[in-house]
Amino acid sequence: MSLSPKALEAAHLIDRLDRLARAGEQEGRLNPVQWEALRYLARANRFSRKPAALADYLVSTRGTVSRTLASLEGKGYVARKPDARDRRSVDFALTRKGSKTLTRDPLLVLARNIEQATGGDATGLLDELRQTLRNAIARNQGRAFGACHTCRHFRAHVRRLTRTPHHCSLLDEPLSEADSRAICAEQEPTPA
Amino acid sequence: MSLSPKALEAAHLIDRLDRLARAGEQEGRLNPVQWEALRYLARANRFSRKPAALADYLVSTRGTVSRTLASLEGKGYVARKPDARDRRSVDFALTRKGSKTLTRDPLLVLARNIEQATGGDATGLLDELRQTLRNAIARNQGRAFGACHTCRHFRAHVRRLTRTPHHCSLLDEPLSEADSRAICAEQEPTPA
DNA sequence: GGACATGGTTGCTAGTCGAAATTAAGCCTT
DNA sequence: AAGGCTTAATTTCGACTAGCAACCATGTCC
Repeated sequence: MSLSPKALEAAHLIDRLDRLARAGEQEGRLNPVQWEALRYLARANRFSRKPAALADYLVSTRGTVSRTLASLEGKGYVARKPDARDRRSVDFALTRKGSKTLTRDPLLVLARNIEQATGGDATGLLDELRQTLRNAIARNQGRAFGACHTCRHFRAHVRRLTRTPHHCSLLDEPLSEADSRAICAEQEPTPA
Repeated sequence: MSLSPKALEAAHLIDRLDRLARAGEQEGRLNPVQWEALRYLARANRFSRKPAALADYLVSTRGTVSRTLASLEGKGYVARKPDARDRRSVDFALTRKGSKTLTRDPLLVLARNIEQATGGDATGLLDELRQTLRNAIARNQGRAFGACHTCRHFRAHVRRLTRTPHHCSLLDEPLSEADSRAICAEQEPTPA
């Protein structure tokens, strides 16, 4: 294998950093998956805050996610709400406590470290990581779970001067600015 | 908090990448900790291949590590050997099968992705990650587990023309070139 | 209306973790 | 050399988590 030692060491460092970040997670008795669930709920749009979508996102099973959410619900980090349109379905959302807890997200600590390390300009690092992720996703043919506005179904500015100027042509739903920056379970990258 | 969005996104990407890498770990029935144990044993010097050191490295407990190693031993990836000097202690080492398995390390896949993303020159990425790790370790006051030759106890080239030219002033042990590049549980960075 | 698909929960089993108790060995002081 | 303290590793125990598969309720399609 013609793998440069540098790339290998970079991979090693990424793993190590992530593990360090996760090590601090004993904090509020949250395990890594539970943190990820919180993060997901914080960033997902209102059509994607469902167990099934989260299961896809986590590459896990529905059963497991069901219990994860139940656990988080029990600790008061998330709350469930029935879906008005489909009575099989439920919506989850962060509670105030959940949002507050997220500010102690170990990933934030990592981010602060990066901030320091790069002297505030993480542009180069960011570009490379992004490209790396792109490769990784392509190889795994995993779902992207990208931002709404990068999706092929995103229609920008179809309703001017409203609070929901954008539109999703897949779900046929009006979208706010905030919506357009959220993670969407349905997101498919616009073909290059 | 004055945290740049870029640093935050970089942290997010690091986590995402690591999770992707770990996702492939179902492979040979090895869980993440077990992979890390294998990696550790591959890179640790011969004084550090002990359960206690591994426990520190993993920021875990000895009990857990004991079971992890027992499991790996059961599957034939590692073998134990009593320590001649201290009969309480045991040394672990990769078996041939363990070494072979490591070539399928999911981190290698990540490394290949980085290789692609950076066009082979991961120098900048590497520097930033390294600096980040340094910060993180400083904050966590965790042990460094750095390479032997970066240690304050490392004495280079004290025995010329031998197979063990270097020396560890802490353990008072001769060191080969290979030793000097291995991970050491006792490593303390040379003060800047 | 009946077959089938979909969203979610629950019973079961297996595996993991951390804390504490346990065993064995080394070290040190007298 | 005897007792007390420390250290290395393992084991036991209890709590949790994961995945699978069976299950229920609801929605959809012919």
